[in-house]
Formats: sequence, structure tokens, C-alpha cells
Amino acid sequence: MNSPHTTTIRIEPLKVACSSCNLRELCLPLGLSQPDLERLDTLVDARRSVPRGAALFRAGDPFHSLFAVRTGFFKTCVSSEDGRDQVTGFQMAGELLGLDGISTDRHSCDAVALEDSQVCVIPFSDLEGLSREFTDLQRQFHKIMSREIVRDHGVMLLLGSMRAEERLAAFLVNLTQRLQSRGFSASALVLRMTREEIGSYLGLKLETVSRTFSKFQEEGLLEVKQRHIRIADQEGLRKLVNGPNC
Amino acid sequence: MNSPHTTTIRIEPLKVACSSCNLRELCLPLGLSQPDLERLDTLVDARRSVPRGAALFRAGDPFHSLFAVRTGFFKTCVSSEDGRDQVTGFQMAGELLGLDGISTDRHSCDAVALEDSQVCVIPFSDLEGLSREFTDLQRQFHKIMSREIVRDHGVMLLLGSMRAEERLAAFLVNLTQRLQSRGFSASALVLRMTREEIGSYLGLKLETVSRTFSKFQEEGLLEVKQRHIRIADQEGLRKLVNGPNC
DNA sequence: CGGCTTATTGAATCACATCAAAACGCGTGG
DNA sequence: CCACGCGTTTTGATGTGATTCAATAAGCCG
Repeated sequence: MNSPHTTTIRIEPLKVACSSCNLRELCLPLGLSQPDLERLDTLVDARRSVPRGAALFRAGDPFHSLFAVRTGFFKTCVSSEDGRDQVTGFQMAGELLGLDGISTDRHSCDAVALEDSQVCVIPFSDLEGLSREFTDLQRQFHKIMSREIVRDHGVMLLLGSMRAEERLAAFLVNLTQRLQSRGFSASALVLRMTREEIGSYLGLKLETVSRTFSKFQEEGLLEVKQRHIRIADQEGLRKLVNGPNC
Repeated sequence: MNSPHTTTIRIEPLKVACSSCNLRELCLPLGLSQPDLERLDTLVDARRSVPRGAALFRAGDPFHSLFAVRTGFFKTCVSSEDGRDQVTGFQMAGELLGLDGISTDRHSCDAVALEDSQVCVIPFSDLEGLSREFTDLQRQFHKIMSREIVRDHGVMLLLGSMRAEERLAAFLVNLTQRLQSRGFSASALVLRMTREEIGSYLGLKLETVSRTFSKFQEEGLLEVKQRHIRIADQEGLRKLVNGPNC
């Protein structure tokens, strides 16, 4: 009964259940046995909608929960005292947000939705409790944290030693890989973020990002129409990432 | 009585015991109760010496253990397919090495001793086991991983948005803070790494690092004599980090 | 439509890189 | 002890990729 005056089958709000979530092969449940999975269902007690442009959390907010992206797209960014800020990552379905908060019980970055999004709320102390009982869950959680560290090291390599073209190519290759593993096309994508946000992530100015897109287009690597990208030469892009010399 | 031809009391090799380690307030044991601490002693089953220039582990090595620096100094670095590499961090006493290995059961970076060093070997499955029993240990370990993520985000901010002078100032301020919390002087330090390694960490060329040191010296911020640094104007350095405008 | 954010493109500038040479420091062996 | 060689550091001259400033264009939404 969605409208009060008609008698219809009441549609249950989709139960939040990791065991039946189509993201379970990307998210926290990865690798868990069926019984463990069902216990995990007790963990995620709520969902939360975050409209485009709104913050899921901000630096300084008290930390209680991790968040798993169910639908939508986020950016995380840190800022220095003098106002400069740096996008530290973009998160899509199945990826975890909030790991930064564990260290001081306060978040140290902002997480902002780049489109209308929905997240699963995972109370952290519950997760710790459950992972004391299930070694597989414990292991999976540790892998996720470690993966984030490894990813960050990759970004440092990018920021510390690559030129603009290599950075943008690496960004696009990474993005398409992640989209592909979620069932999207490997060759066409819609960017959820502005040139400025891409630039912030890559340590470049927005004009440089725009110019580099144009250059890639001239070279026949991409077709760029605003935020719509078609990858014309996957191999060419890959070569750029690993240095043009090899 | 240290000479071989005298009969003396045999000096036991110092027992590896977290509960009596002078680094316990910086390292994994931080915040643990006395009984927990004593259980932790069973965890660290060996020490390992790493001579200067040698690797504790290398990218691709199988991952079994974490390492806590007891004495000495390390760098970690990742490298891209085409041979460029990036120093991702410098580790000193009480800091953990090897967190990158958890994600894939293989290390993804090299850890190299910059001076003769000694580490405590922490078998990871033992740590996971113990942290299933002691919530405080579990929490502390999670905080350490999270802290590494937060630190990495700080480095991204540095690499993505700071100029050479700000980067070097931030590096020095960070280094002296960590040394100070280990009981060393806040104003004098000896760099364990080359200009090239500093440059790699900061995303700069070694010449730029050297020039920036010279500039700081001219401005009266530092006294630089090769790897010996004396900080003459702590406040001046700090101002540089947070942007010269504020 | 008109106002707004976002994106593109050009020209001038600048911070850092590159190339090159010299000086310094340190350990080794004569 | 000093001479030698080698890795490291410093410094200068020049080059360049990215930034900055500025103007225009393109999409978006009420």
C-alpha cells in the first residue's frame, strides 16, 4: 500500500541483506561462506541516501560507522589549514568509505556524493565484534584496509613521478577497469566529476586536464564530449601509463 | 669481561618482550592493559637484523609477517613497470612495516634499511588470532592501519598541491616531530637518506632538494652541513608548511 | 530565454627539470 | 699518513611542461 486509499500488495522496502546483495563479490562480504554471510546481514542496520552534492561525512565529524557505497558515486578530499584541498579518491558501488576515521575516532576527510547515492551503514564496533568471531570477515576487512594503503601508494607514484598525460591515462584506465568489473562497458563512460575534481586528484589544474583530454582526442585515443568519454584506443592509453618508451 | 678468554656471566640476548620494550608507547602495544601486554609478548617471536642497504622485503615477496622497527631507519618504495620508483615513506623506531602485504599476501613495495637496523617479527596470523581475543589489541591494530591511510592522504596533499619549499618544510617538520616524540632534539637532526631519496619522496629532483636546502639556509631557517641539519627557525618553517599567506 | 556552472582554447609566465661541472666527504689501500 | 676513487652534494646555465590569466563557448536548469 504505497498510497493510503488503495489496497495493494505492500512492497517491503528492500531488505538490507549482504547475503543477497549483488555487490557481495566486490564489497565486504567477498569470500565469506554462506553461514558467515547470513551473520553479516545483522551488521548492516541501515541505509542512507545522500543527494548529489551533499556530504556523507566531513573532516572533524565523529566516527562511528563505515559506509559501503550501494549506488552512486563519491569523492573524498582532505584539505590543509590554508584551504588548499586534494581529492584523495573516487568511490563507486561496493567500495568502503570512512576508513580514515578509525585512527582518531574522527573523520579526517570529507566524503561528498557526486550523484544521488545510497550507502549501507556499518557500525564499526559491530564490525569489530563480528570480525572477532569470524576469521574470514576479519581477514577480508584487513585486506580491504591494506588494499587502500596499496592504492594510496600507487597514487603517490602517480603524483610524484608521472607527467600530465600519464596521469590522466592512468586515471582513465583505472576508472574503466573498476567500471568494467561492475558490468559496465570498458570503452564508454560518463565522468561523474568535473575537470577540476579530476585535476585535484591528479595534481593538475583543470585547464591542464582539459587540454590533455583534447590532446588525447587529437591523437585518436579518445572521443571526448564534455563528460562523455569513448575510449577509441585502449592499448594506446595503456602504453602511455607504463611510459611511452616501452 | 667481554673478551673471550675470561669467564664471565653470560649476558642473555635481551629478551624480546613488548611489555618491557621502551617503544611500547609508540608501537603496537600502545594503550594495552598489563595482562594484555604480557600476552602480546608471546606474539613477537624473533628479531631480525637488517644491515644498511639491505632489504627487509621486496615487492613480490610472500607476506607472512609485519615488522616493527626496533632500531634504525627504513625507506619503503614502490616502482612502476617502466622502472620509475617512488619512496612512499620513511620508518623509524616503533613504526610498522609490511601492511601493504596483507591485501594480496605478497608485498607490493620494497623496504630497505637506511642504516643498520633491527626489527621485531610479528607473524600476521598470530596477530590476527590474538586480536580476536583482545579487543584492545584489535582496536590498536586497526588504528595503526587507519593512521597509515591518513598519513598517505597527507602525502597526496603534499604531492598534489604544494610547491617545492612547502614540501621540504613539511618533510622536515614531520621528521622532527617524530624524532622529538622519541626523545631526540627538536632542533638538530641527521638525515639518514640522500637528497635523491628525499626528492623521490617529495616528488622533486635531487637538485631541487639541494637548492631548497640552500635557500632555507640563506633565509636563516636552517643550518645545513651535508646531512646534518640544525633548525634555526622552527616557526618560520611551520609557516611555510601552512602556506606563506597565513 | 537568461543566468550559472563547467569546459575549451590561447598567450605569457614561472617553477622545476635537465644538463653540466665542480667540490666535498668518506672509505680504501698503497 | 696521504693519495685515490667514488658516491653525494652543490651550484650555474638553459630548457620545458604545466600554471596562470583571460576570453569564449557550451551545456544546464529554473
